[in-house]
Amino acid sequence: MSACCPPSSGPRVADATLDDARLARLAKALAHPARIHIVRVLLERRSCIGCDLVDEVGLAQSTVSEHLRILKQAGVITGRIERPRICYSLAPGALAPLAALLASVLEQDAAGIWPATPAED
Amino acid sequence: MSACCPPSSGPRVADATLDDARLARLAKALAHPARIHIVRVLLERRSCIGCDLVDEVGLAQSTVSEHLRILKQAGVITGRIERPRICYSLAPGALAPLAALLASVLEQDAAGIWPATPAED
DNA sequence: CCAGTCTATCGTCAATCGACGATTTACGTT
DNA sequence: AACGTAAATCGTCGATTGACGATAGACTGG
Repeated sequence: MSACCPPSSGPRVADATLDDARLARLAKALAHPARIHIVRVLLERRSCIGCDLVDEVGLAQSTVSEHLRILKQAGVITGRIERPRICYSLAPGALAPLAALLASVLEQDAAGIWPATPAED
Repeated sequence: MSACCPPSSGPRVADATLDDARLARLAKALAHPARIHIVRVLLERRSCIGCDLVDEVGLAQSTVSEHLRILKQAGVITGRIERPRICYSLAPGALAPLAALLASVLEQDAAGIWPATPAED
């Protein structure tokens, strides 16, 4: 049984579940084309007024507002009030944990002595 | 109107929508604690037999199988047949586009002359 | 060749998501 | 004070997701 898996000798992190949930929440915040689009717009321009984002994304105002709410709740963006508008900016850092995980994965790629991955797809 | 947004003079990429969808699909593949957990297990050990993952994740076998299917479909993992088992490994590289986006965001953080972000949460 | 093991698929059900229009809130302007 | 604009919230509806048990498929070992 499990010939290729060492007997789980590594330090079993107790509350890894919490991290899993946190990372999953971050990923979920990005798990929609409209939200990716918003992040990219905010990455190009340094910040952007909400109503411009509505034009940019091409969905109803209420829908875009909902996507902004999700991103804000995840901490990915922040909004500074400029009445009657709101100026959104990226809140970097928030994505750091997810970026770190992905970096680890890519790192293993670089180290990669991957045995050709014949796959079974 | 939109005092802080330049008039969108930048090179408007025609099929940015496709990239958005692609990135969103990758993020979605990671948008669940169980799938994050699987990725992390595969990152620690270099590869792992499916039935061990079932133990590790702690959900029903059929549920774990479904999560594995999602990750496989997104290209995040591959499975090599070792009858009657299947040995799963990370397929790095697949996550590169998402990692690149996140790296860009964090990079802007580093450059960061962020104006104190007073927020309106 | 039959039994056992591991994995994938199917069917079902509750819960969540995503989109929209309509409405409300909160301002600046005239 | 009345109006206009930008954003958030509400209610609804269809689609998707996530979980599970049951079942089917594929091969190994006795």
